[in-house]
Amino acid sequence: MKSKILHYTDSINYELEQTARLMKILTLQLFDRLQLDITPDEYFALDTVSINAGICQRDLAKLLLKDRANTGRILESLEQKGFITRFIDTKNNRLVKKMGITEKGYIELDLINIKIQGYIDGTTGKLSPKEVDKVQEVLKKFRKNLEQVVEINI
Amino acid sequence: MKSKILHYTDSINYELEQTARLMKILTLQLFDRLQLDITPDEYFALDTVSINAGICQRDLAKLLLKDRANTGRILESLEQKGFITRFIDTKNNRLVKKMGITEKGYIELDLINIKIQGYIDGTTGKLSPKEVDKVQEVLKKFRKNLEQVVEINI
DNA sequence: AAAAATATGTTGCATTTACAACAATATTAT
DNA sequence: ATAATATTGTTGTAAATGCAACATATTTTT
Repeated sequence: MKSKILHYTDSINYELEQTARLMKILTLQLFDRLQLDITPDEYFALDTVSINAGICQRDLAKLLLKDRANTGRILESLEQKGFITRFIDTKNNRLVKKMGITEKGYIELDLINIKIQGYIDGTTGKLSPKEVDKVQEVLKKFRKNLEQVVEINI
Repeated sequence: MKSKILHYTDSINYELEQTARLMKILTLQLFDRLQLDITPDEYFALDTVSINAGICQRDLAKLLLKDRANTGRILESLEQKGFITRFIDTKNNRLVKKMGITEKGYIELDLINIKIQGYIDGTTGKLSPKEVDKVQEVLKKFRKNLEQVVEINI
């Protein structure tokens, strides 16, 4: 009955999940230690908005891979903190909520990027820059492949 | 003020988080479609128990990178379903709850492994086996590195 | 033209998850 | 020896997350 050959710990799923989990823990600890005004998720959203000026909520949700409800709440918080502005506009003749980053948002983003830079370097540790690039490269390829397999309803 | 160079989407964190997120969505959809009796998390725990006979709860939590509370609840569910047995034992003179997989658990594990095999292959899609190995290899190295940087309290 | 389907955002709820506090026991420090 | 600290598991609680339902408006179908 113990004929199993493949184990979860040998799967690419395991490596992905555990590595991402570790990365998340590290990021949380980092944001906590640096006493930043926003959460990691808010930072991710803010950065994504900064390079997608005028994006609407649903499109942002698709980029973040979060559902519309969650995305809306993150944006609500970012708006309250004055890092983004939201305004009604149209997209394909439909009313949508578009957004843009504020001057304060840019300052915050730059501040965070400066603050976390050193830590980010620390995560790669003994790995050579080449290896780090390799991780990102193969991951991206794998991710692009996954995107074609998974049906995402956002 | 728009002097930012590094963006979240260019970071290894982004690739990791998004890829893991996609993988999670896919796995959930898969478990749902196959109408399996256990959740992905329970499957992961069950498999880990199967290759770590007699492990105690806290050590399992460390392997799963989940907190003790969450781990205990997953095990509670697995025990109720008859896939594992739990028993009191000692480790370093301390009372601990150890566990083992049951015959029914092995059968379930084999069943799941067989059922999901085809889908797992699908996730790698157009990537060559070499590339898949490469993903796992570099990820593992990166993960091992992270483990030394992050302080985990479980 | 009317009905059905789609797109977008919000609200409510139920599940998941993490964190802290606790209980019980053992080890270490004073 | 007594107090402080550490280990292990459980319980309670608050936050995060996702899903379904809803409201509104537009497009497509019949």
